[in-house]
Amino acid sequence: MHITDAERKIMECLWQSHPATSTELAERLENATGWRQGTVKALLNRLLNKGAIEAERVGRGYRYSPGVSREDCVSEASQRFLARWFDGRLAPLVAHLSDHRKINPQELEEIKALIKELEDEC
Amino acid sequence: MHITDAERKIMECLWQSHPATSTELAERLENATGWRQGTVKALLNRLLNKGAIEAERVGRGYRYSPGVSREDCVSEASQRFLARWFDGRLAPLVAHLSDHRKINPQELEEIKALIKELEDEC
DNA sequence: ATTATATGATTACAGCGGTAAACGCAAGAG
DNA sequence: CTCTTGCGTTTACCGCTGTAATCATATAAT
Repeated sequence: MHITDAERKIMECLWQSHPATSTELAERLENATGWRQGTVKALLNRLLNKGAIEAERVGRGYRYSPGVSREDCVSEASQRFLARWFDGRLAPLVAHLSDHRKINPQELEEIKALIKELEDEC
Repeated sequence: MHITDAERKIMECLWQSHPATSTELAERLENATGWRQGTVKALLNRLLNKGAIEAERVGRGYRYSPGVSREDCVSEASQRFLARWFDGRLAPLVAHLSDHRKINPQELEEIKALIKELEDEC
């Protein structure tokens, strides 16, 4: 399942807090996107059709909830990205970013800590 | 500058070896993509228009070369990807992949080595 | 010089993505 | 009961992407 960029903004909202009505979502997104209600609703329908969200009828309207986890989406996107540019591997990305000074010392520390954890638990 | 997926395949060819004629490129891509010559040529023109490649007239045809480096494209794509999903930071990606067992031991070693290098040279 | 061939340029077209207007219906206001 | 208003559904439209056919032209072969 491929989530587009506009759809992703809706999903982020839902992952953050759900269920939510289309009106609530439109309000929450208004600021960041400037989208009209109709836009939000159209995107919700596309997400429904591809099974990325679920809708539960409540009175006059619906409550929407994510149908896929953010974790899963992130995994898919990461695999796609790494496959495209780095032969599917993480190390070359780290190498690239470090070559281009795109990693600051704090991040470096974080990653080092992560790796230590990984080693310990293995 | 945004390189689309089909365009990227052309670029990969050119980055790998250039300059190259459209015919050479079509031959090299034939296997991987099944594209006709016309398809390759159309993509080359789009890339020319957006300044991603350069063309040098030679006799009847052109020799094409990259106008942007792979490094730069990779940087852009990486920043975009990390911004979308990980607040622009690398550490959370590493954390995610490790949580989901998407890093094999060999990669872990590679990354560890990279980090050690980085530390040493600082 | 005429014909065939290779190369490039133009045009096409369907599908997807972003954005939204238009239309219809239900629920509350008077 | 009628009118307005909010929500949902349908339809629209443009630009981009992937893919290619078609047209034009220059070079090569006869």
